[in-house]
Amino acid sequence: MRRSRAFIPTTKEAPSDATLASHIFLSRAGFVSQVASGLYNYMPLGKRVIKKIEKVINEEMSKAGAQEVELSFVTPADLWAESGRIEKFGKELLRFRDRKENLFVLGPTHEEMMVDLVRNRVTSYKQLPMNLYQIKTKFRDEARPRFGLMRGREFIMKDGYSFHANEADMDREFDAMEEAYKKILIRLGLDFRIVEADSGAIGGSGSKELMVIAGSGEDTIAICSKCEYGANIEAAIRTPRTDLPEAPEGAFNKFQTPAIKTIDDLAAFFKIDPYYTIKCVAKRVIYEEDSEIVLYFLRGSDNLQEVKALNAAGALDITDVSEEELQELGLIPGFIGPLDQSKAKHVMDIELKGATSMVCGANESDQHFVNVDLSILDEAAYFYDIAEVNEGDCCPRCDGTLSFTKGIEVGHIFKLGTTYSAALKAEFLDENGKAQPFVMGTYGMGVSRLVAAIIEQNHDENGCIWTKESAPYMVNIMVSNIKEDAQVALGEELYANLNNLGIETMLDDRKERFGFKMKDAELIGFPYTVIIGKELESGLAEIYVRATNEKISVNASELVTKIRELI
RNA sequence: CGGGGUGUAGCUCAGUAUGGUUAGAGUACCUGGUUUGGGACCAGGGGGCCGAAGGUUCGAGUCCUUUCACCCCGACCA
Repeated sequence: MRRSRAFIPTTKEAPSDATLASHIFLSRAGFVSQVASGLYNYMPLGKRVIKKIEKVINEEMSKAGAQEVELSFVTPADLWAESGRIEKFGKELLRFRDRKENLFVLGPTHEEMMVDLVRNRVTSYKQLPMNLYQIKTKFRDEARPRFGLMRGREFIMKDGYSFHANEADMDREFDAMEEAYKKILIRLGLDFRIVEADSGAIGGSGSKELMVIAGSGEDTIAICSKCEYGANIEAAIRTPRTDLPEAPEGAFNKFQTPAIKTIDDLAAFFKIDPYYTIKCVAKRVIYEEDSEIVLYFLRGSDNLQEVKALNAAGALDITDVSEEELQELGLIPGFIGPLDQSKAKHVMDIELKGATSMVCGANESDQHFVNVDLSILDEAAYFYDIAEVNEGDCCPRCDGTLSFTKGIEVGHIFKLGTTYSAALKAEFLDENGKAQPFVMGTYGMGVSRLVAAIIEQNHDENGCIWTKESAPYMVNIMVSNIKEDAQVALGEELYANLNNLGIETMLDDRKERFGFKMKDAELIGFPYTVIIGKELESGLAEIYVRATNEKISVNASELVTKIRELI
């Protein structure tokens, strides 16, 4: 492509509402433009990057034996009613009626559609396993789209679905998809981590997220210093600590603790480590029909992990509770303890099971119990892992320690099981001629989010730095001064040669000055820019390497060889 | 959905407290000239329903009412 003919509207200034590097540079360099909240146009460069990423995905999916399909974007609402997700998805589903008043939704994900496609077409265990995927625009009417391509309402996602005769085969495919996803991210040149994840609303028996490591990521992940263990903070677990602080001594007793309401005050009052105190976090948990207040108890040194708390209660949603609501139940904020279970449902953190030497609220104003032995609750209470891991906690897999980092979730793979196949009655006949629902896996990867993630991880103050398999063009040929015939001639020759070799090349033949064109090349982020300029008089040109900011001086006659060597 | 903010030229913004010529700057764009290794310079030029609707006023970008859009924090979220 000739730059003089290309539609690449670069700007010096960023849109005022852009905050993330990827958003700023993708806008400034003319890859995307915003249309409305969470909606973007892809201009030629943006479209090329999308296609590059899709190419990598398609190749790896093909190697892994998956087949590409394309399902309709507009999906009948009936299907969503059948699976029950029309309510669960709520306002995120964009609904509308056609001229015949039939209700449709724009596809936010395609489990229902894919199951519908396969049911009654794949009918025998002999046809299994089968892995079908598509790369397609999705629409979710997000409450708050943000960060450019990172969280749009309309976005491009690769979504794959596998069908199996049994769990073991689904597990095998799940591992194969994890491998394939790994290869995709490696080819795209990304630094990432595969982490354990909460399965969330989609459900199923297990899931993993692919996190691109970036400070601007919206997710916190805990990773081990020694082994491969990594988990989203929502799902991270730990080995209970062994370096216990000194336990308080004495017998069970009730103490006056006037106005001592916080864990810090309590620990200071008794001169003990917060590890030996019991914290109560009250939440209102919301079920499909009703809601209730649940008291979550954990060690004073821990914090409640809300996703874990939600799962422990089997609830749909969890919200805060006011002091007034607690008082109505006869609970006294600041002095709530686990020994009186009559006023609300209790959930105890698993690490409180059998705990001794504890200090906890006495459920009376200004009173705490000391030296409580919680093993008396072993039978009566409900224990669950509800604590959020802390930095420095012990890895659950080895003796390393956990630390936190931020990640961008670019992929999420699920062991779905029979949730959707059972709901939609998608069955096959097994060896015994018995009807069974498909055992399914589902594998998502955010294509447009990957565009942003690549730039979040690969940019400097001057602009984008595309990795080799994501770059819109591999080489940019910059003719410094188009009034110099020799420069132009070499540029044209090189341009023709590289094109013939199938190397995607841009020829910057604009009547602009050197600095202007360099800034532009840096902003766009071509991996290599050939600078044809003054030194041509001595037969030399330069290759500017965007990733390292190096300029390599090369004999004009050896440019093609050198470029082939580099890419 | 709660809290906050912003809408003026393609883009980034001034002007609005205290209403008053023809609404400004920078940048981008067009013409001509000079320049040509780090977003050049000079001269000339085009470009605006001041988010929308209603109102107050002799007069509204500026005041009032309504409304829409976008952004940020939170809630929510593959």
